Amino acid sequence: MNEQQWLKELLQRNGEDVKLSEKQIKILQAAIEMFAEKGYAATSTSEIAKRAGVAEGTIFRHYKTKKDLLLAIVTPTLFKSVAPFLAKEFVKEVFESQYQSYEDFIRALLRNRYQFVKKYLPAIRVFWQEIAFHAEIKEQFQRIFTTHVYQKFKQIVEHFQEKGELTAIPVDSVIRMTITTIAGFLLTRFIVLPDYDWDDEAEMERTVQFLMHGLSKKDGWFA
Amino acid sequence: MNEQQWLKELLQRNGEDVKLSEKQIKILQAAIEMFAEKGYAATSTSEIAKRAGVAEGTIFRHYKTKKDLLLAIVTPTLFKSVAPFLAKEFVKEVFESQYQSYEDFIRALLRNRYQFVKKYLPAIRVFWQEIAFHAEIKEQFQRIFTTHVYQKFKQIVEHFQEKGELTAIPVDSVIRMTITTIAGFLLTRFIVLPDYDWDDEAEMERTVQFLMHGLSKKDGWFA
Amino acid sequence: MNEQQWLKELLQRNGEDVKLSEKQIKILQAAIEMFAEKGYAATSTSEIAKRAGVAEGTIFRHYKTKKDLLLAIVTPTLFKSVAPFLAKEFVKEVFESQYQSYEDFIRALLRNRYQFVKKYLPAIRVFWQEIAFHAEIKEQFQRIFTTHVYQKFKQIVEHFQEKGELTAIPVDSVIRMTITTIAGFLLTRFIVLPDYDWDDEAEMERTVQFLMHGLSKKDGWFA
Amino acid sequence: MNEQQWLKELLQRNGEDVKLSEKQIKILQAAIEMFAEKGYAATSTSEIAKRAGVAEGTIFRHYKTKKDLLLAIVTPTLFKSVAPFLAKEFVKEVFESQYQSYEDFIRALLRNRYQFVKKYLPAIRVFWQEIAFHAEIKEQFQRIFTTHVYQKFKQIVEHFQEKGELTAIPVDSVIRMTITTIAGFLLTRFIVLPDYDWDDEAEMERTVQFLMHGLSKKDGWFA
DNA sequence: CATGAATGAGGTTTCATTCAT
DNA sequence: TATGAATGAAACCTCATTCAT
Repeated sequence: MNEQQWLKELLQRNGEDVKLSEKQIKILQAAIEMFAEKGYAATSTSEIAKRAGVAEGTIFRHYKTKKDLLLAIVTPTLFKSVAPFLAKEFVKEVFESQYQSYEDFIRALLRNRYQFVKKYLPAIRVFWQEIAFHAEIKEQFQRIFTTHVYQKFKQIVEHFQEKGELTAIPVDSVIRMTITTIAGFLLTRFIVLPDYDWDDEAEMERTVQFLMHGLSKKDGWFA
Repeated sequence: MNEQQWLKELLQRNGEDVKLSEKQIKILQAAIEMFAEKGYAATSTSEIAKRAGVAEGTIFRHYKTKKDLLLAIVTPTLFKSVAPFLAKEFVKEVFESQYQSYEDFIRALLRNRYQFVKKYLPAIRVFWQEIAFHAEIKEQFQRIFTTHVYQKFKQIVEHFQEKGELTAIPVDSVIRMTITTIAGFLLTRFIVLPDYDWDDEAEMERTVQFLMHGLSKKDGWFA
Repeated sequence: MNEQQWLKELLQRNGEDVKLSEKQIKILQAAIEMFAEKGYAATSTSEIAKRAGVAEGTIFRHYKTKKDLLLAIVTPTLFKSVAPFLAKEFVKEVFESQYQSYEDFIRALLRNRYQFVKKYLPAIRVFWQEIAFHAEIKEQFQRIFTTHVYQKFKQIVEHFQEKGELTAIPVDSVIRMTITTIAGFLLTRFIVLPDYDWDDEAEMERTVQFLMHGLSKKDGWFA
Repeated sequence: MNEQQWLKELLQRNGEDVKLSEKQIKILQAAIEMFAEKGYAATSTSEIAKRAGVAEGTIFRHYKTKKDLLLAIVTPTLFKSVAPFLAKEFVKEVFESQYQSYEDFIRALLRNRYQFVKKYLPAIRVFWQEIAFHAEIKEQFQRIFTTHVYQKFKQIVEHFQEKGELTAIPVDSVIRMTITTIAGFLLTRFIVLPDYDWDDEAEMERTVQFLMHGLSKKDGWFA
């Protein structure tokens, strides 16, 4: 039972608990595992039913189509993926209190996303593997990203550029490099080389240092 | 005819020209386009045949199975993807003459891979989208990467660390950050936001600067 | 419904009733008819579906492959073909009570197998037509024949040779001639010339006489 | 080259040599082998071409359809199968000179057909395996059998019944038992148990004895 | 609410045959 | 004459979805 806790957490939004029957959870778990491994298109509903231990028809009682089942996995994952940026008070908190520097912010963000990926890895795999193939998912992601993540990220970066901590290269470049660096670490850590002998604390700190050296205002940037 | 030049180049190895009938090229082109767009599993051979303008049976005369068709696209792409590192004289050239600094090397590598991705984008998409789903492709990639790319990359990084240009953080971390940064740029440039108003020259130079500031030996790294 | 009785009987073993849905019976009936007529390889699953009045997919819900469908017909037929010899008490019964002579035994066997072929003719045709093409069927048959039929037949023949009823030629020859003669009659009667104006009682008795004259101990056998 | 002699002999009729190109012989050989092993319907023309070492198109240059190729094998085999009865002088020879008794006739027939089967086994397998599936072949066989074999066989049997050598049971029964017995031996010898440790001379003589004891006029037949 | 038999459209693959070379 | 690339119909089989129980 406890094993399914992560799934319930992934599916909840705004802290409201979602109601899922035993069978529904089994179905989602099976679907996530198989979609992650073989891909959505290469996984049959009968395989999912078998692994979930339910009848084929039961899947379609809960999810009208196979695609709905995918979206039931992918949509919550998308929201949780960018969750830090969805909180209303997020930017304010960054400015006013919590983070004294971009470095602090980055460090917190990296650690937060590290925990997130560690917890929900299979669902995240599904999300990123399928986003290339489904226009609806891509559009939903772009909408969320543009209206929530990008806007807020921009405010933060400009804030620290004005404070003189970050170089004056275009904000978009800073955002791109930041995201690319964080995502690059997590991808390598959890997908490309999960079996490598990682010293997570050290590598995360190295990643923060790399990013900050790369982005700090200092002599030499195009000098 | 000229349109297909890139395909012929992609398929050739060791400079030897590959022999492809008119129809074979049409099939490969159609397959690459559709696999890139919808994914291998979601693309039917009948669709490929239709787009290629051949009978469905013709596909199977040239490629015994649908999987063989995928591999005919993916294997050359894998080799071309890491081509710079496959050349015998590669490391020697880096040391002895061509590149005075890691920065020069990175700049050359980035430009080279930029041209590569620009030229072969659809095939590269197929490669990276499908590597997650096909164990054989993943294994082939790991074999090539470990024995060719990683070994040589390591020599190069150690060389410039000894020369005092790069920080003394673990070689693996340097390699990871380098690849991550380059790949992150190319991915954003060509896949995530291809329609953004890019100033390629400027962004590439910024990326090089970011990387070098991030990796250069200097006060502050863990100080 | 009653028409299908023979099929249910053919499929049952050890007297246990087999559970077959309406559609399954229709599929088996259609398959037997078509395999008998055109052969397994020349019969398509779509034809079977059409004749059975079911969707093609329904066949594959019940039988994973076309070959499985063949085996579902052929295996029970094989067992029923040699059924008399599979009964545990068979030899004992022959010796102790039922049959006073080889002639009685042969007569009973011939009549029994005559009824069997008459009842299950189409399935038997399938069995004998396909045994030449499928190694698994041939091997299964040889295993059953060697361990059950041959062993018991040998005991019986030796018994009546010792009693002086049968000539002293090699047991294997006696068995071969017996089987050959019985099978030859049934084959001619039901397959080669089913439309000939047969007097079954007379011809069976003639066949028994022919066999017994041919095999009885008497002056003249190699004398 | 000498290997193909049997094929040329099989194909010739009335002693006239048939003209066959090298490739045609290879095709026929390959077809006979594969039809014998897997059956006509389960053998593809491309397999035949491969085994024959010719291009697929070459088969269709010599035989308009796959069925024609089958008939090119089966028709000569049919004629050779009943060849002894096709000779014009056959009956006369039996009566006037060669065979003093039915036993002599049977012995000669059995030895003759034994040699025939030994020589042309693969083609004979094809003939008997396919006769069940192809109405044209069955009809051709029935025509030949009725008009040539049966007529002459009847004359012979009646001749020896009149001479008092054979019992007075119906001629058809005598013919059936004779053919059944001979065919039963050959089938067991060459198809069912070819690997058994046969003493051919002894078993053939036993078969003749069995047949003659079974058919001779004597006390006991229905007495 | 759950089941699983049934469907039929569509998937990959094979095949006999044709035809330009 | 011989080839083998090309065809497209049809083969076997899978699949998402429905629905009576």
